[in-house]
Amino acid sequence: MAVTIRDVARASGVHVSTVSRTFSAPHLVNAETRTRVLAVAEGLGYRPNRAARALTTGRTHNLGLIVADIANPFFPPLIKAAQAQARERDYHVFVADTDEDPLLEQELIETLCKQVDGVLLCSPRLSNRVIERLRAQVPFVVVNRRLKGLTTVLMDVGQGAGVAVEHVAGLGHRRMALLTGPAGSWTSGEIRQAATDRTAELGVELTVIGPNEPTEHGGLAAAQAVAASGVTAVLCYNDLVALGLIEGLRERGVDVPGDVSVIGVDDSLPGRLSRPKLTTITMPTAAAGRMAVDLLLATIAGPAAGAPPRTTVRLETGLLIRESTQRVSSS
Amino acid sequence: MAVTIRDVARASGVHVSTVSRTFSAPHLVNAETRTRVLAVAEGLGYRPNRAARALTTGRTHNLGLIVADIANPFFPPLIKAAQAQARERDYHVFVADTDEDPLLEQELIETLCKQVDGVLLCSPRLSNRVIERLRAQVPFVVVNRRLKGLTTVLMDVGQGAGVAVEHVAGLGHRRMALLTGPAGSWTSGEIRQAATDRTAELGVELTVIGPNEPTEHGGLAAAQAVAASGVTAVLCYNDLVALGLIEGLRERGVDVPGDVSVIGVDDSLPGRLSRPKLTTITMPTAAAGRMAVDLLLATIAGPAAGAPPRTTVRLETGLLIRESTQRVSSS
DNA sequence: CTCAGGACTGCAACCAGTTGCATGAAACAC
DNA sequence: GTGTTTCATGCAACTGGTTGCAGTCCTGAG
Repeated sequence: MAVTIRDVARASGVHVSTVSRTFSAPHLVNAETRTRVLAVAEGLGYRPNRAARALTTGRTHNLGLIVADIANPFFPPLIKAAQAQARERDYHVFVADTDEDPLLEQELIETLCKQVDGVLLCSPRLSNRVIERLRAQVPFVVVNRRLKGLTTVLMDVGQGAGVAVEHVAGLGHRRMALLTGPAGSWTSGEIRQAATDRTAELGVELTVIGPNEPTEHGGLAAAQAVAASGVTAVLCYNDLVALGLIEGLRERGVDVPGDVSVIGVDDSLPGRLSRPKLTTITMPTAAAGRMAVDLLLATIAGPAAGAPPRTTVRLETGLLIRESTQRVSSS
Repeated sequence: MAVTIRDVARASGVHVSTVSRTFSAPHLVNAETRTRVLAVAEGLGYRPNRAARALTTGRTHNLGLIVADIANPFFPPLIKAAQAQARERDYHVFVADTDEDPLLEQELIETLCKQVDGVLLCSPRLSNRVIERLRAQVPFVVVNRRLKGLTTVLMDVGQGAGVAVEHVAGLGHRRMALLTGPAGSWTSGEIRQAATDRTAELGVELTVIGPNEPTEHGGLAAAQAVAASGVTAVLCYNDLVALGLIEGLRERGVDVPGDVSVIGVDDSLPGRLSRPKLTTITMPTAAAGRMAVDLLLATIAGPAAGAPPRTTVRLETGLLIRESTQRVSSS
């Protein structure tokens, strides 16, 4: 039913291989023949079948993009950028959501890998050991997870967290809390490390509360502990947790930023539109998405193409000061 | 390099066709042989190649999901649900973002259609004529667009909009504005129709402002016009527009809900986390995603499978009253 | 005039599966 | 004991492209 290369061949009076070459190796066919074949193909509405092509070439021109939770506002900008960049390079992308479940993540990778040339793992919850085993099956690029021997794109959230601590200390706060994220999260570990180091240097007392669910519910649930801890500033795993926390504090009569300053991470849409506008650590999600796709394609092309086989790209983060942080009240 | 059906056949001493059948038609092979083949396959780490299978069966077991803008918080829950439902049915899904560009949308459908068994079009910006032409190439299910002869899933936003108008009227408002969305949007048209009808019935004066960009910028940009119009209530195309509007009004010293009541559409994350919490029309996005996938699969299976060839499913919406609407001030 | 080389194009095998048909053996009925 | 099913499996063609090899024709050098 669909028009194939053979239909085009018949209609233009050449062999199928010539038609094939007009599309995949145009320089090998006579200019005149080429234009004729192209005209016929156009007329018939021929579109090459990528699956069939993949069978011989071993290149599907598809990528897999695996994220923990599509609904988490951190991911959509990354997905959008990755997908746009891929299309630019003539690749399509499968998007899969693991629901924060490592087993599902693994299963997904295994079923997907036959259909894709490479997989982008964003903030994986999988253990390093499993990733190590899976990388034999398909090229990987990992976002926000450190893995030696693998190409990774990291958002240097530790740097931003350090700046955030400085900001808070500069406002006179002496006791702060950190709401951590899920146990397997590299980002959470980085934030924690940086916060621990920087608070120690600056003589700020740090209370670590967590792990917390990476959503507004996590923040809401932690409000009690935060209120009880007596801190005047809180750094949260992400914007959602921060917004949930602010909500929870408000319910307890604690004002943000009047009584407690709150900082999020991601610079996501809800934080931009909330009230008070959230002071947050900006994450270069779109850049990371684009970069990850390009690195993945380079990895696929192979070391022959001059691509360094393994790279670690660190992208800068920053602190965006808005309304949820304030000089400590002199009470 | 990858282990194929022939490797399994060789290792288990049967013909490739027997191996093929153990996977795609197990009842045709002897139980004993089957278990042996399965054991060998497991041992070798064999995974069927879906692309190769697709070549003969014509079924790729892939779906395409096309949305206008992944970063718009309306879509992620829908994508998440659709993708989860598809996986449940052993389908993978390509997600593509059209950047609200009809041409890109068309191009995307055309390149994707050879690789998928069906396409889910969410809030398409494409003209009906083009969709009509493309449907010959690949089965469609359309979300939030009315198209005769095509299976569609509609969120009955008109109903919700009617209830919203009643709510506002019940609070004593006599002059309200409607901020419409993009020109091609079916949803926007539905809201407008319902708002026009219901305000007329209830003796409320309606000012229509638009089209507006479907983001917070659209709302921000419309704030001037709203402030100048003298209305005391505004129904917005979506939550983002509503939040942008609230922000813009605040900049002009207009309080929400004190001076003006604002209602959004979508019940998206930012609206839940904003301040005041947004009164909004709830959209059954997750249900729509799941339903659309099931209808698409039914369409693919063909009328032979007992599926009605064309269906229109209308899902109910509702009004979620939170903090951004208030009884009109008696000034 | 001959021969080498290059530019095009056709031929046919191949990719990893699926499937209609044929074959063979066992089970069953008569 | 023969004929008929039934079950399990093998054979080979087929899906839609790609690609190494070979053949043809043409051009230019010697």
